[in-house]
Amino acid sequence: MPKVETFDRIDVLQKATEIFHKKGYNGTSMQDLVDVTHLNRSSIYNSFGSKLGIFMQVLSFYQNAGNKKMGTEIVKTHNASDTLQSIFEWYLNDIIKDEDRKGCLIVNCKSEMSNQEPLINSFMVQNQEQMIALLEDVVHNGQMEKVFNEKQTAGQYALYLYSSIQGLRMTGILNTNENELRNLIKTVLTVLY
Amino acid sequence: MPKVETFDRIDVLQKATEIFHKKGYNGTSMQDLVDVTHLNRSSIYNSFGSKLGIFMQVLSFYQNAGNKKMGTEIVKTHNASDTLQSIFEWYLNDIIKDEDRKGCLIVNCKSEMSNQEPLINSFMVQNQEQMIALLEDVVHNGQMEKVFNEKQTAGQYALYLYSSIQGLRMTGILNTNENELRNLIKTVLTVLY
DNA sequence: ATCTTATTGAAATGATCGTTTCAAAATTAA
DNA sequence: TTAATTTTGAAACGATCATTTCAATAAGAT
Repeated sequence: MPKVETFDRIDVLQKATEIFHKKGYNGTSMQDLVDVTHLNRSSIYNSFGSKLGIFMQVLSFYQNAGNKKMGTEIVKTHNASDTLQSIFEWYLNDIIKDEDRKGCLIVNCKSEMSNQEPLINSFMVQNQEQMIALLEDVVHNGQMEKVFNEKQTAGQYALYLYSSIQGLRMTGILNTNENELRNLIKTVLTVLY
Repeated sequence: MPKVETFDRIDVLQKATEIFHKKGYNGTSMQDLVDVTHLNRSSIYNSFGSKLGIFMQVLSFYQNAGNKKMGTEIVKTHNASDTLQSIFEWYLNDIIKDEDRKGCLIVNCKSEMSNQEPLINSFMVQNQEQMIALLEDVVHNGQMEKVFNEKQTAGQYALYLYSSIQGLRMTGILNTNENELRNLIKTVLTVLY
């Protein structure tokens, strides 16, 4: 059997995620990745195949990390209303704590590459479906609990919330006022009650 | 007196806008610009200074073209409710008619560069202020007409609408269903009534 | 201990990046 | 028609791009 990978894959993906998030896909060079990961060029190619290859793994890493962290917040809630609140609260916190105001890696990537790169497009379609399915589930529960209205179907509200989240992430790039953002969220959620 | 510019500046900016819109700032090369504008490399530098220079002019061109076209729709309306409807209808149409699903050049640029390039950041701040001022004015009128509620101030609703528009533009990149988008808009506007 | 196989390190690949150079061409005021 | 001035065209700039090459290194299996 051969020599085995010596580097910490999680750590490398973490560093790669940071630089891609900060500079975007086209703005990040292979040299940037070599610098921040402290991996050799050939090790990156050997382990990830290509720049697009490592970026796809970065996207999944970012998505999974977000899901996991948001999930731990969600499980603390006990009704649909609180769940939705905590989802938006998580996004708000993610915006506030990022002093670089980079926005969401996935939203940024969608606008940069979705219309150009089939692999990215597929990822984005899957991401949207997953997000909307989650939101639809929450809304549906809230409607069963009679705390959300039924003027629109859960699916329709899910698309509205998904779109609102993307808007929130874009707005958070320039607007740093926590109170304004919190009020924005409140306004968004008003529709459901 | 010297020789004067021979090329059509509007036409050049139009072509440059198309390629920047399709490929993004970092994805567009000077060679791309030479190819699509049919201008010589040195003519571009002589007239626009740099890649960032021509891009800044492209951003303004895109912004002005949008304002103008949306303006002609707005003047046809006679109350705040119709005005807001026609604004969103304009964005919907802009999404539907773009078979490349590129999204909004300004939103895309904001996510790609706002955190990296001061000139871009300034443009985006100005763009946001302009957009919000316009929306605030419309909402304020609607509130005076008693057709919009006053649960939130016009300024608060303006930020909500601005955020919703960005969300709509991001959603429109992947979602091509006109009915779903129209329903999304309807849901967004529900808040005001 | 040796064989096998994969990961490394360092250098080099050709292509493309944004920008500059400079002489030739072109235009208008005098 | 000439002088003044700027735009053009074509080539070249050094730097950087993503990717490849290949010998040296390292480690589990026999």
